Amino acid sequence: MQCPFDTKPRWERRKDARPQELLAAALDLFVERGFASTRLEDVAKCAGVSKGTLYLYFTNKEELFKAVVRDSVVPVIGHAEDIIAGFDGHSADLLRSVMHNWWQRLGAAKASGLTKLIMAEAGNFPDIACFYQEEVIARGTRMFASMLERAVVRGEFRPIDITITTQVLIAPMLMLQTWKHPVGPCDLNSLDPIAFIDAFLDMALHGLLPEPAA
Amino acid sequence: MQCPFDTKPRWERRKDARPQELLAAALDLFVERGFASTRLEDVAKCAGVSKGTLYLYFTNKEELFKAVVRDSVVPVIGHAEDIIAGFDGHSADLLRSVMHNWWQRLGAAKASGLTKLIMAEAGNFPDIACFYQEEVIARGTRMFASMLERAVVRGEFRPIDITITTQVLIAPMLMLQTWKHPVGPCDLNSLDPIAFIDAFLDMALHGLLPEPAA
Amino acid sequence: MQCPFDTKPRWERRKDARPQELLAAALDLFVERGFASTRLEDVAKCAGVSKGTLYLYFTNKEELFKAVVRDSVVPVIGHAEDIIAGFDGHSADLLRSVMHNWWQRLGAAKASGLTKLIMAEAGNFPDIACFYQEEVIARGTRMFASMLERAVVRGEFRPIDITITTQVLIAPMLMLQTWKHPVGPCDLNSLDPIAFIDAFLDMALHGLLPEPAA
Amino acid sequence: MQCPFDTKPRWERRKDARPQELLAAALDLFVERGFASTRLEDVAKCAGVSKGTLYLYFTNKEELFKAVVRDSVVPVIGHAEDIIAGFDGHSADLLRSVMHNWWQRLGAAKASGLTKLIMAEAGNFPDIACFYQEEVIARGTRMFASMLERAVVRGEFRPIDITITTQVLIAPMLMLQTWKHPVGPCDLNSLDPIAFIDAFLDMALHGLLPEPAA
DNA sequence: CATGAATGAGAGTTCATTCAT
DNA sequence: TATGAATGAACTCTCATTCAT
Repeated sequence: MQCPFDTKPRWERRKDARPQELLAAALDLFVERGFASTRLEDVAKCAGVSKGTLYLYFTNKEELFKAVVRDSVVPVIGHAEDIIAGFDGHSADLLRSVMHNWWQRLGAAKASGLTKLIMAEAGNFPDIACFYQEEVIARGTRMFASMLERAVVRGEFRPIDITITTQVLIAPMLMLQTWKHPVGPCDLNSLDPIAFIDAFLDMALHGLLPEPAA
Repeated sequence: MQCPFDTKPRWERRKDARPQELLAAALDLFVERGFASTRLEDVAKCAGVSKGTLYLYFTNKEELFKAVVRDSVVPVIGHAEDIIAGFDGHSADLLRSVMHNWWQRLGAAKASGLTKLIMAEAGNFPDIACFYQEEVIARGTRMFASMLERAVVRGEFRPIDITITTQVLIAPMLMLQTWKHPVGPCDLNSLDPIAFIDAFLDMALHGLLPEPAA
Repeated sequence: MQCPFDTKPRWERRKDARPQELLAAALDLFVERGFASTRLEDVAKCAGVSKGTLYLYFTNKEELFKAVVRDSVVPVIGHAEDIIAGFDGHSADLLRSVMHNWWQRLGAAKASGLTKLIMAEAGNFPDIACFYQEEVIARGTRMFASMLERAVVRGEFRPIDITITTQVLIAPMLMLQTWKHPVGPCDLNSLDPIAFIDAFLDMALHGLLPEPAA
Repeated sequence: MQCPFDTKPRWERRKDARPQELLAAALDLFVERGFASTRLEDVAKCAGVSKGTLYLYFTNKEELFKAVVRDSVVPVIGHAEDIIAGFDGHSADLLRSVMHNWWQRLGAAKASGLTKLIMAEAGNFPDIACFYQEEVIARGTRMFASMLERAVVRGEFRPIDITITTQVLIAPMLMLQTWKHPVGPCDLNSLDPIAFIDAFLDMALHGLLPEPAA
């Protein structure tokens, strides 16, 4: 989290950069404080413009949020889809690859905080919830499911239930995203994300039980 | 969320019932709307009393929230600890038992929504975050870890890293809790929690890869 | 200030003592916190009864206040009037006597704080103001003026303007009453009331200028 | 108290005039109603703006009050200090001069009501009390004491006790200030301030007793 | 395009007063 | 008489949104 609150002098005040600066500032603050608790005045200040200016680019708070999502989350899903389409090896490696990639491109980035935000505040902002459901959740789920189908078809995974296993695999990654953002000031949760992913993949692939004799 | 309380006549006093009614109403609304967005007037109305009455029983919003947690979440952890202490069989069965129990007693109940709430709003309400961290998270984590230690000591699980595996096991359960609460009105996510838990346990215990030997 | 807030057990809960206990508690709190800021619940608690009971004896806050004044201030004026009526010596001695007596009986007592209270809050509570004006101020002023008239008539004071000198003499005594009650927590004003009265009488009787030759 | 400001059209902006208008309105209402009983909404309305606008200029009620004091009382003390520093004649004349000046610049103005306010409400608002004690009372007292020291040193006053005489001289002036503000609606106290000051000075300088010699 | 002063509904909290018991 | 649970209006302070400049 960088900004609160130095009005950036920005030597070259390029008009066309405005929306991007506003989106970046909004992402920062939405992730840090949540949707309802983020004040547009702070977003503006953080982007070095006035409150009124923000309304020239985004009709209201909800539209600003949607723009942030479109800008920072949606592209990542497309990228993952590309990886899957072009992959050729064992599905276990594909799974590892997609998971680590996800983390690098999304989980580790600020945008990961949006997951937490949506889970918590969707109820109060139906518009936003619908938008996110369609643009992110549904699409991300399809992408994951297609990977599992491939694995089962090729006999590389046991013949598991695709739908539910998709959810089982996604769940910890989402938790990882939310854990990355401190839960309050007395956060004891010093978690190593990479270790978490590896431990999870290890467990998911091999199970907790000892090798059955053999 | 429908307020399950009929508006009671003004002078029908039930001092001893009040706190419970208020706690129930507060739980409903906190889970539905989050901490910041829940208006105390609504809580009061929902419990069939006036705004002022609420302050006869709880000094302020934060104390009301803490009381809700103490009333609905904390006892569940104690119960789980008891199960573990008294269990005698194979750790895989203990894990299954604790997970299903958790779901029945906490996950399936409204109180599960508090997890979501905390994740989202902890940053904005440090006092609450600390309270929850100490009373719920730390204690719940210890409980889970003790179960894994037992499993490894008895040679019933592979010698995994306790700390991180605890988190890996907890993560999907927390996600399950948050998923239970619809992400907005257009929630497509019709998830069967029991099936989810079973699928997760199956994966966690046996892994995704096919039996190696055979 | 004694009470805030031990519910007095009062072995013998005499009903007939109730009003007196309430008046005493009310005086304490009115003086300490002012009229508007004194909560009737505190008055009741301080007298060891419930909030509702207070309303059995006094119809509302204003009536309670009037009762306090009638109980603690009004009698003192009558006493001063008696002193004047029965005095026989030099008027300078009478003035000294009345002033010291006033201080002993009223200024030094808690009731002195009511002066401060009235000055400050009269504007917001016209009923109270009128009551106090009639019962206390007007009567007290007449009493003082009669003393000055006697002094001038007997040639013991210079032929000063009675009305205005009355005010000039009363003013410092009233200030002394208000100063007795600390002006906030950082009150540096460690004032010796007796010394103040003596200094004032000395100045009033002899003046600040040196003895004119002689 | 009539609000001297006509309601201005919403979009007639006068940023630079606002603070002064708000301070004037606040002074009026604080003096009329006291600190606790003054509603900020009324202050705003009286200055022709909305409630929210007030918060653009003053962070909260206490800061508004401090600003009022800084604006209306503090400068007057500085002026009195200048008079003393530059005065050359007899101390009796200096005393007369300072007193009359005080009355003209402070006593006669609305700001004189702040004295009353502080005396009454300091106990309930410690922050304000400390501020006033430091910025006004302590400084004003020092100013008066320096004047008396000068008088005694030059042999123009009897060798009186500086500290206590300072208080004796200040007391009636403070009372005069509070009397200026009617004690409720049925105020019988039609007092001529100039006559009061002159009578007080006459008494203070010459005493009440007749010339001894002659 | 850009500004930022202004708005006003709405939140948490307090307390004099009521009234069934 | 005595209680104390309940009320609801009132207060301070916040912030998304508007709009004259």
